[in-house]
Amino acid sequence: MQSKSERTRQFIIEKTAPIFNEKGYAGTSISDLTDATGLTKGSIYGNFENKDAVAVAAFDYNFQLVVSHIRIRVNACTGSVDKLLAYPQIYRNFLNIPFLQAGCPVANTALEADDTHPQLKERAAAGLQLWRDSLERIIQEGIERGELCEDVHITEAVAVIAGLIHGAVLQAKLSGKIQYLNTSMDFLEKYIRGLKT
Amino acid sequence: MQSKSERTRQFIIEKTAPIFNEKGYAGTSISDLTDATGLTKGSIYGNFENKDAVAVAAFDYNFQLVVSHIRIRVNACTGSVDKLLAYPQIYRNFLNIPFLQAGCPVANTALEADDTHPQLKERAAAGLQLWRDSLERIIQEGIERGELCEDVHITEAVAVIAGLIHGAVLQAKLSGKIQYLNTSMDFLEKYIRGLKT
DNA sequence: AACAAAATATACCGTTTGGTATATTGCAAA
DNA sequence: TTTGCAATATACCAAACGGTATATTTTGTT
Repeated sequence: MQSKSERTRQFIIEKTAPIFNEKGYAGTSISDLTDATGLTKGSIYGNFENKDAVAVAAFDYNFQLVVSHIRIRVNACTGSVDKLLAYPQIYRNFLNIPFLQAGCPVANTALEADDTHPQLKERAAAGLQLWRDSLERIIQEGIERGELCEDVHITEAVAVIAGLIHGAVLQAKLSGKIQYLNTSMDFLEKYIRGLKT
Repeated sequence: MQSKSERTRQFIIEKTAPIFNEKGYAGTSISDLTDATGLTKGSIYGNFENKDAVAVAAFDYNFQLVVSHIRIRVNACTGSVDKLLAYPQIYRNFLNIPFLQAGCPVANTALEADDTHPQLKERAAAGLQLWRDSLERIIQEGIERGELCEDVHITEAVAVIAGLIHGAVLQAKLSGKIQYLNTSMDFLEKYIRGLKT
């Protein structure tokens, strides 16, 4: 069994991760953390070195949630086209997915921490890279299996898929118009189907 | 001639706007403002009701800079295809444009203020709408003039252009890899050319 | 059940926050 | 040149900030 403090540590992360994603790093205070957990400062500082450490752990947790949510749905598909099509499918509903309602943690962290919090930025950058890598792997495999046209411009496809999703989520969140998202995802699906042999 | 306080007000906006765009609303403090301007709190609070008011004015200023930068380059083109092509052209260089280095103020403000600062969010949403409207107008005109294919899906084109740009800028900023941006803009140019009759 | 160690709560620290009341300065008209 | 007002600086406020030292409680072990 895990130690008490390990459980508390996890508890703190789970309770505070949504707050960091919603209010941002600078916008989240220690008292936000104590309020959300019902714990006291002593307990939090007993389990984390400082606020930074909580923020980083919270980002990792948020990111991991998104990654596994995606992985499950992508792995449920067999063909590489279907795997790619899982992405627009997932993001059409992002507003109904609790840990995605405040937006993709990578994007949120990216824009805030960009010039202010190098450690978080590094983390977010690694997250984006992981995202891109797994997209690239799917496409690469698709080409090898002959499911995708062999002269597909891989880096272009990765940039388009990842970029369109981030851009569409941003527009939908900001405007509140879900149709902006759907329109973008409609196009993305067409684009993905266009990669077929 | 404008009054002394009007000039000071403008001075404060110009000096602090880049800071708000870089550090975000929550991350910018009053002392950041006094440091940047060389003025004192008294002077700032003599010209603005509170920090919110400075932030809103700074956003408006930042947004206006971007808008006029774009407008000049778009209006320099005659055909609607060239007008649309001006967008990827502009954003290829966004890292070299001082007021865009910290990213598009609409996107930055959008993601931070989303759940925390309704007034700024409203402002950012209006900015996005203005962006989308002007894209739509160009496309509409292009169709009317017979320069663009008449069965172009307008809302799709708007969503793709705006979304790809935002998504690409995010990826480039976060990863530091300018090629991500260029690859996306290459595709965007192809897409725009594909709208032609 | 007793005890040591680990984990949490309490109480406090100096600093910074956003904001204000008041004093001082600068400027423009008479 | 004086006078009056607008504009800026100074000095201060309570509250919140991140963080720490210490007291108290919980926990696991014997």
